[in-house]
Order: sequence, then structure tokens, then C-alpha cells
Amino acid sequence: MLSQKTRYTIRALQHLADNIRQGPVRLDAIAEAQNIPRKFLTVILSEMVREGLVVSHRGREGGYELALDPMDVRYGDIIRLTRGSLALVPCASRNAHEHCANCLPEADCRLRGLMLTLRDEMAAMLDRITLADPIAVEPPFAEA
Amino acid sequence: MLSQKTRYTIRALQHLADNIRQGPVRLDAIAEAQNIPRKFLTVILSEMVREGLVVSHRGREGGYELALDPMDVRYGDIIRLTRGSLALVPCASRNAHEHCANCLPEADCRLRGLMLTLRDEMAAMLDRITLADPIAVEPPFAEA
DNA sequence: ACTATTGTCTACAAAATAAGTAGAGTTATT
DNA sequence: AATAACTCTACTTATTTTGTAGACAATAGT
Repeated sequence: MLSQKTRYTIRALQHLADNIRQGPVRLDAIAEAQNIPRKFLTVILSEMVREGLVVSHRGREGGYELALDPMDVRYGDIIRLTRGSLALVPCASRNAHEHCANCLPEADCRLRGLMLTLRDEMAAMLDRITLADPIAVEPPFAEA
Repeated sequence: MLSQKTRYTIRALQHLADNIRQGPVRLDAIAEAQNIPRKFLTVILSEMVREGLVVSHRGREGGYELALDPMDVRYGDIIRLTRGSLALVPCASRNAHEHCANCLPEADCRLRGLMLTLRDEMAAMLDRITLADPIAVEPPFAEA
């Protein structure tokens, strides 16, 4: 699962992407439009500023805007930033690899093998789509 | 992330699949071979028995075996059983749909749209591979 | 300069979830 | 019987997540 915080982060960034090149958007405007607790959002946005994804302007007429063109912000990057990794298991992360506790030696672990492949498929999809892309809100469902 | 419990579950089932048609495997044998805390494993295996995925035999010469042919147990099913859903967000589950807290109306939520598509891709992969399939422990890495 | 407005930061509190254990009970075999 | 397994409910503990408090810093307008 994505944590609530990650979900808030993504929606906040989508909001900024939607308002790109229209001047800074105030925190309260984002909180209200996206239904995100105001105080929590300050933490989230400050982190995004520190990470360099968002720029902020203080004082009157202040607010936030995306630091990059929405086209250059991939969903994969956002999730990597907030969650540390795309992988479903610590030992299957390509960027932030960690050994799992109570596991087999990695060289023998089939779960890891499977999760590495899955991670790569997830990355292929999440790194193809950016904040600039339209997203079908109800994609077609092809049952197995 | 998959919880530790889900990971233990998968490895325990793999162990049973590896020992299929060789009589029941004792809990202690699984715990030792798979490096899973013994007491925790009792909880996990009892659940699998209740779910019908595993059959148990009590008493001397007792133990556990897979209830189905390994070929018929898909990884997708195991994860659905233990985690409730494959989706990364409650509202993107096909089987166990739930509304997300503090979200937009689902009809407007692009995060949901994206996560539905991702869920479907994950399902396609996880439902193709079963406990009978060989799994490359170090799959090739194709960077984006 | 002053004031209102808006973001920043650290630390904390509360709630939820996950991990693991205890221990008494049940069933089967010899 | 005795012993070797599994079963079940309830707990405890640890960890993570969610969210808030509150003092601080910067900027624009007057």
C-alpha cells in the first residue's frame, strides 16, 4: 500500500501541475481543493521543497509551484522520493537495496527474484507516465 | 510493501510446493529451513489451513502439505489472501474495493485511475506465475 | 519600519498496524 | 497412556503512520 502521506503528496503535486505557470498556489488552496489536512500538508510540501521538486515563495502572494515542467516529473520518481523505493520488499529495491530480516540468502530467494521482476514492470509503467499526462479515471478492466 | 507475514507465508508455501507428494512437512522443518519464527509460523499455517490452501495432519507423522497442485496456486492468489488485495491503494482494488479516506470523489481521482491500471498490470504478472514455476533468482535488469 | 500574510522547522502525541509469544487445548499414532 | 504434532484465542510489545503544536522566518504592501 501507498501510505496516506504518499497519496497526499501525489495529489498535491498533481494540483500544482494543473496550475503550472499561473503563479504560486497557496497551501490553503491546495489543502481545500485536495481535501488534505492543512497542517500535514505543510510537512509534505516542505519536504518536497527540500527535495527540490517544488519551489516556495513566502509572504504575501506566496505559495508553491512545481520546480520542474510537469512533463519531467514521473510518477515513479515521486514514489521513490516519498517511499524510498518502488519495490514491494526491501531486498528487491534497485535504488535503495536493503537486506530483508529473517530471510534466506538472497542468492537463493525466489521471492526476491519474483519481486525484482515485478518491481521492474512497475517501474516501466510508473516511469512512463508524468504529471503532464492525462490519466483515465476509469481504465478498462481486462480480467485474467 | 509486503508485510513480513505475507513474505513468510509465500516462502512457507514455496517450501510446501517444493516438497509436494512427499508426505506432510513438519512445522519445525519449515521454520528452520525458511528462517521463520516458529510460533509465528503456527499462526500463519493455521490461517492457510482455514483458507483451504494447505491441509494439516496432526499427531505423530503429522505436518502440512499443499492442498492443491502447486501449478494451481498463483502468486496473485496468495497475496490477495494474505493482504486482501493487490492494489496499492484501497480504492483501486478490484476484489476488495474500499473508499479512501480524505480523497476526492472517485470519479475525479487520477491517482485512482493510475493505480487501477497499475493493479491490473501487477495482477497480469502475478496471476501468470504459480508455485510450480521456476523463478530466476537474479532476473535481468532493463533500466528505463 | 510595521503589519499581515504565508511558508519552515522541530518536536511531540495519538492512533493504527504489525510482529511475535503464551499457553491451554485437540488429534493421531504407537 | 504417552508423546508428537497441529489449533486457537488472547495478549504484549514494537514500529510506523498520521497528524498537531507552536515558535520562527521571509516577503509584500503601506
